[in-house]
Amino acid sequence: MSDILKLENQLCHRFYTISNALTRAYRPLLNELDITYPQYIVMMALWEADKITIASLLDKTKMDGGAMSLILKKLEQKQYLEVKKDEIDKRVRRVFLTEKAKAAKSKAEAIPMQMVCKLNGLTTQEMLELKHLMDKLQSCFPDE
Amino acid sequence: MSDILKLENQLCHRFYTISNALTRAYRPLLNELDITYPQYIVMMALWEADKITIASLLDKTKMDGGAMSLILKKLEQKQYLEVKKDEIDKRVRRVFLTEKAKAAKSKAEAIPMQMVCKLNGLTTQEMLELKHLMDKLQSCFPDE
DNA sequence: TGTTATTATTTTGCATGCAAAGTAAATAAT
DNA sequence: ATTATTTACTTTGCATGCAAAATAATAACA
Repeated sequence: MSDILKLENQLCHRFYTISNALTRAYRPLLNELDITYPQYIVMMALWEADKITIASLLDKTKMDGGAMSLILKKLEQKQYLEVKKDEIDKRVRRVFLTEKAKAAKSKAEAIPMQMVCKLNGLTTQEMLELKHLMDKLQSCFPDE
Repeated sequence: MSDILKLENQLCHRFYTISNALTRAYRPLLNELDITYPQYIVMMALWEADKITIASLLDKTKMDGGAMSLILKKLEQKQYLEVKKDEIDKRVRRVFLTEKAKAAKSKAEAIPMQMVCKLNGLTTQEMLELKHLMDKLQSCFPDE
């Protein structure tokens, strides 16, 4: 009779559900840029810090290394970036934004506001509180 | 110079990061049952309501229909359930838990507490507040 | 009744996410 | 200097997540 396993009592199922819903919600907004949500995460990391190493990109985005390899290839095909070997340490590869990517940044800057509009059930205060709690939750995980 | 696109300002990137971290954190806990996190979600839904239709299962879990088809096959292979055509409406299929699945429920009941222990950076109050805010956020999405 | 529309579910093709294995290059150790 | 180890990535195999197309069966309608 216990409710321990009920889905509505699981914090984790909420994360599962909302995270997937957000990815779906981004799709139409990212359509113009012709990229997926994970690809958008990589672009945001690069707009913030160009010419960084893949290791650094993995650290910023907290993405999977294997997935990153594929995503970088896709974004390279789409002419958003180039990956070049580091001259000093040839194990290291660095990611460089193209002019197309730099130009796309201004278009991308409209996206966060459009997303916030979709989430208009929450007040600004609640958004901040949510971010705060999630940062606290994030610190529960070792891989950080 | 705007910070609009910075990753640390994105609510969505937090969801992405934490949701993935949670799935990873579940793995060792689900190891004994030999199921993945999405499969665990399906099992939770079924422990709550056995013999339900696939449509109802999709509604409860908010999972993708295509993914559900595969997951049900996997769980059937693992002898956790059976899927049978509804006698009245032959389009409908219903999912039935096996004895093995019913027996596994008591093992599974230990899992939520183990997960809460991993998330000990948050107080019970903060957990509740987080759930509350996430329910409010969930209601922002049409597909509900 | 025959035809069309709708419903329930599966299949398909592409894009990750994850763990583990594999590779190449730089470091450390002997 | 040579071998062993570590580091930075990529590749591989499996399990989803997503949208769109395909199926099958029931319901609606002319």
